[in-house]
Formats: sequence, structure tokens, C-alpha cells
Amino acid sequence: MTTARERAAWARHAEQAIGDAGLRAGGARRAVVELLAKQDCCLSAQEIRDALVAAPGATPGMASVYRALDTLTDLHLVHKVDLGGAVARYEPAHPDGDHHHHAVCRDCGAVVAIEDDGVERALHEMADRLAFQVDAHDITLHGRCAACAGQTKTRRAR
Amino acid sequence: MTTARERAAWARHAEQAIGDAGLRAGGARRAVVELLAKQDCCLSAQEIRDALVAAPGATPGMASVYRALDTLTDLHLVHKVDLGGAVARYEPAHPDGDHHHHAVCRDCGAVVAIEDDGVERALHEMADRLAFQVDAHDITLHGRCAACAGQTKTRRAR
DNA sequence: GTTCCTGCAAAATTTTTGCATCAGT
DNA sequence: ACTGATGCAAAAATTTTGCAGGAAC
Repeated sequence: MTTARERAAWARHAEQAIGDAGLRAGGARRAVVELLAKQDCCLSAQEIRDALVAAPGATPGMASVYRALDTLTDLHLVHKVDLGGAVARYEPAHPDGDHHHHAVCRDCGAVVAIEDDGVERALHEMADRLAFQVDAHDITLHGRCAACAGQTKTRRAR
Repeated sequence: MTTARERAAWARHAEQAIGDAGLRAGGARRAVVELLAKQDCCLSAQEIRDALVAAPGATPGMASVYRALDTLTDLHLVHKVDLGGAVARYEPAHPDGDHHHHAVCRDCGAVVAIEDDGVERALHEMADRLAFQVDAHDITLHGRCAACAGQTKTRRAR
């Protein structure tokens, strides 16, 4: 779980890294960083823009959101997550190696964050044996979330 | 590793399941099944169509390829794999639970199939503890393949 | 003879790029 | 002032859908 303290630290770290890279502090990218800092899990580009437009202040264009996310991903500040749908999702990349994976409910589409040391350990042991230099890994679980598994299948509009 | 015998079995199983579902044996879908049966790992829709167009016989349209893949995925005969790029990839889903995961080289884009019992075991143990009914899982490794890790980074055109 | 399948073209969706303008350093 | 950042619109790329004709059962 990510604490409020860690989130604030990420935001500071991100602003710092952006400055160090010789980039400027424009409104759109800062707004994206500030929004992402509040999140524990991933958001789509559309969700990010919708949230920024709904909030008071600037109304950035989609292109700026994508450009900001692209820059942040290049700086390893943001992790691009592909959960199998049509849209990519983005979440803060915490530098301490604290990371999680995702479970997607096939009924309601909910995304749940997952953490498990056993799996991480097995994954690292496997990586050591592999003739492939592993830098990162993503795990996506598919199935039914607790709510949807409980009730007789209610399928949300897609 | 998937043997020639297993591939042939998959092709037969697929044709059977298609028939059982009350579907007909048109040329495009059969060609897709036959091509996939020869593969160990995943192909994109474009790669599938290119291969079919290059081969003697029919020249199916992209729409037919997508429709065939969609039908096969619904019947759980094909597994849709999203490796993080812009395109989705598809591979035969072997019914015996024999499955593998993927490592993507960030330099040359090569996709390598990965199998590891330790990881599978850890994943199942985790799934048992989770308040989420896990039906399937995907793992994607990112890094450098043996060839690219060996030489000083040569970056292929993207 | 139905009903499904196919191929083409058009549409829909997500993401990227061009360009003129604005803003940060 | 110089150069990066932004917003709009257009473009690109992938996947889906509509429709008319053809093929399987």
C-alpha cells in the first residue's frame, strides 16, 4: 500500500527530475503530476483529462496529457500499464521498488491492485536463471472481483 | 515447449469446437486456425494476414482475420496477448493448461516464450489467498534478449 | 433455401504529430 | 529573447461495423 507520505515524496521527486532534465514547469504537465500523485492505482489518459477538466483551473488538451505522460514515462516517473483493453493506463512509479500488479474484473471492469512477495520472489529467481536480462515485469490477473463473484452475474455495460 | 503432436491436436480440437458451436467451415477462419496451429508463440493480426496473403490460396481481408480471432477467443481456443505495444497478439490456447508467458526485448522487439513452474505455483498460492476469483493470468517481462544484452546496444528501427 | 461467412469500404477509437501561440527561465 | 510547453486540429494506426454477395450445411 502506498502512504500519503510516499505519494507526496513521489510528487517532489517527479518535479525535481523534470527540472533536472532541463524541462520547464508548464501547467498541463504539473497538473498531471499532481493528479497522479493522489492516485494509488492506474488511470487512463481519458480519465486523467476528465479529472483535470472537472477540477478548477486549467483545461488541458488530450495531446498535452499524452505528451506529459510520455515524458514522465521516459523519465521512469510513470509506469504505463496495459491491462488488455483498448486503452493504456498510467500510474506513478515509486523509486523504492515498491510496486504492485493488477487484477481486472471481467464483469464490471474494476481494477484491483495486487501485491505478493511470494510471486515477486519466484519471479526474481526465474529471472536469474533466464538468458534474458529482465528489467521489469507486469502481471495481470483476469477473473471476477469479490463483488461480482458473490452475486449472480450482473454484467455492466461496456 | 509445444510439440508437433500437440499443435496438430490443437488444430483438430479447434475445428471440432467450431463445428460443435454450430459454426461453418469458411476459408478465412480455417486458414487462420491452420496458421496458428503451426505457431509456438504469438502473432499479430497483421502478421497473420500477411502470412495468409503470402501463402498460396485465399487472400482474406483484415476484417475476416479479426472476426476469426474474435470467434476463436470467445471459444477459448485462442489467447489474446497484449504485450504493451499498439497491437494485440494471438496464440493457440492449449486446453491441457500448458501455457507460457512472454519476454519482450526493448531493443529489438523480439518476443521470447517463458515457462516457469515456480512462478506458476507462487501465482496459484497467491490466487488462493485473494478475495478475487482468478480465471487467468498474464505475465510480461521487459528487458534485453540475450543477443541484444551481449552487444553494445544496437537499437532497431521501431 | 437458410444462415453464416467473407471481403470491401466506411466508421470508430485511441494515440501521435504539425503548427501557431503562449509561457518559463 | 530563446526554447520548451500548450491547445487545437488534422493525421495515423489499429480494430470494429455495415452491407452485399457468396458459400456451407
